Amino acid sequence: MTAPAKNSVRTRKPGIIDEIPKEIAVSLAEAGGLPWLCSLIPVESSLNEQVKIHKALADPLRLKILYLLAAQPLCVCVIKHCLRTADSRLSYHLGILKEAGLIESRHEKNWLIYSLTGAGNAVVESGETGSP
Amino acid sequence: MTAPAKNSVRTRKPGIIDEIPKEIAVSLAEAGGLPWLCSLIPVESSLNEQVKIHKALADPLRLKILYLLAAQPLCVCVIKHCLRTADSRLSYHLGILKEAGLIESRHEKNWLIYSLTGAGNAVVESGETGSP
DNA sequence: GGGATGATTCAATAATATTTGAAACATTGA
DNA sequence: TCAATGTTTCAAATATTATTGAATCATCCC
Repeated sequence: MTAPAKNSVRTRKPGIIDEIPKEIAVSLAEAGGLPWLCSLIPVESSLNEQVKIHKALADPLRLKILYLLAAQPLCVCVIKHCLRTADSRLSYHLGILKEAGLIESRHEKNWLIYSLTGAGNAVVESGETGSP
Repeated sequence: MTAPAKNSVRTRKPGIIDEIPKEIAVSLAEAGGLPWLCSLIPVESSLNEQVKIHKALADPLRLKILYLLAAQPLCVCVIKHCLRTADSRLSYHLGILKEAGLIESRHEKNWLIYSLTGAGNAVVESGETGSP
């Protein structure tokens, strides 16, 4: 008695691939099947990095800050003047942008001057902020 | 007796522009001053649209979904197979991506097939997801 | 040192987003 | 019609983020 061939049409039990729209199953099979599809997902660390940046960009006040800094480096007091918001609130949002690597700061006399980082510039210039 | 000229150096009281680092004040003045700087901020509706898209991209599961759909249109069950997550959770995240205009769906038989929209494609292809 | 200024940090509160499991809905095929 | 399948919706519980005002820190300048 010969053992049934693995995955033969007659013997393998139906998997998910047998239960989806034929059109999708066909093009998926041509491309490389489910394992290939799943392999397209980046590793967690890469995803988390992307998430951090998008989280930073997902707030109107933070976008405003980036638009201002795209013009030139600015001290906090000027940003505050344009945005008309409380010190602590502004500081909180600056911290998030900084933590995401989009802006950086340096001291000058009694002031703190923020500017875009390379990454911040790339994001802003590429229109990645979503501007039309 | 002549009235003092408006904004003359001798008569106007010190504004914020007088109290910031000179380097910044100078380049800002050359560019157009504070009014110009503030004018760089987009209108609220534009900002909100950008925020919505970044919020949609600010979650690892949602990014994974986009990476899968970048390959080809897929029914929910295949996405679920790759992501190994609960139905209702997946549905919730699909809804957010759809609401943001990044994906759309069509019915086929008993299935719902999701695919990238034009906007979704643009975001994924432009590397706007942040992939290296 | 000590006051003034520019900015951050902290803790409490408020607002939003996410997860979970159960229930509901829609389509299909018998 | 019916049951089965694929998916969404709902409400409650949890987790994450954002705002607020007071307190603190750091630097400058007299």
